[in-house]
Amino acid sequence: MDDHDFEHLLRGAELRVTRPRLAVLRAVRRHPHADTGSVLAAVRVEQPAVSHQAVYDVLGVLSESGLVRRIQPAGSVARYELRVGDNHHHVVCRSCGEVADVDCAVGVRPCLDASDTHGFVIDEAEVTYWGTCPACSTDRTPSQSRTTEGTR
Amino acid sequence: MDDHDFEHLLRGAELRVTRPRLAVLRAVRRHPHADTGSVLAAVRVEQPAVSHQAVYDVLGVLSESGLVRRIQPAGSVARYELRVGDNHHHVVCRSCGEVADVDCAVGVRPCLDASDTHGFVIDEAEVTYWGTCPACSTDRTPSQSRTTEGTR
DNA sequence: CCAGAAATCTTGACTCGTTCAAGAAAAGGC
DNA sequence: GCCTTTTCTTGAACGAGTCAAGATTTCTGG
Repeated sequence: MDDHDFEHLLRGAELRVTRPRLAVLRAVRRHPHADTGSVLAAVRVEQPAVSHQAVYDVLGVLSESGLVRRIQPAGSVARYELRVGDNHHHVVCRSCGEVADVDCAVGVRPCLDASDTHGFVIDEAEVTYWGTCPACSTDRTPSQSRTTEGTR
Repeated sequence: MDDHDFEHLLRGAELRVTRPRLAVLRAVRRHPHADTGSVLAAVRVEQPAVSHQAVYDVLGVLSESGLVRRIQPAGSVARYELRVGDNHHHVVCRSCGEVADVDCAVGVRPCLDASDTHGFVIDEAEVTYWGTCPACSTDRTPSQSRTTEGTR
């Protein structure tokens, strides 16, 4: 995934190719699962003049177009990743909020057969694994980087 | 689940039995998947003097104690339910944000065997089904009650 | 290469869910 | 009933995200 690919991705989605958009794509590539603030910081390393609103807008249109995927574990702010279209899942650390990718062992569309869906038409099954990351498992003083505590 | 049960639940969790707590439990029982604002409104029907902070506190301790379960689908505010301990899952409407319970057909601990967990110690697998609720499937003008749009 | 229309970005104010902090009130053991 | 501790009220504050208006940029077509 180099800048050339990004340009093609944007054009393929009928989006204009702009400096902020390329910078955001590069930032998300370099920092998988980064939140908006981190993306903004990464973007400004190369493009100091980009506004926070632009980053929100860009992440919004890229998500809608399916070029990036937005995830938001409970108690976390929105996070973004480039890995898209394979419906992989995520492990989230209850202690520090760290996120990692996980391929579900059950198959391509895990658990997509819910028993009684109450008439809902389902198009995606999203699995979030909750637990403790290696660092927090060992550490006696886990880094409290999460904004709110986990559900349990 | 009557008030007597609620009192026992609280005492069993070593929590004091107070009017606000009982009112919150009743509110969550009557309005499954309600957000904090709705719980507050329901509480104030019977206890007009209860503060919003009290409701936040109560929902917080009840969640920590496992008496209620807190869920927060991406793009939604926190929601609460009494049904607890059975690790059931949820369908969320992308259009209006409506939530319904779903029992996973795969088994009691669905998808809990992730392939490579990157050293995380996993204690829960949470499945969120995304789709369209019956009302929004039919309706030409879906109610836009969600705060932000869905991921895709 | 240049002009025009449409999309995108900047600026700055603002909303809303949630949290923080300090003091008042209530719960429960003795 | 009294005392200690927990819980609640009050009121301010925070931060992620949104809204809106005007300036810039992109890209199409001449």
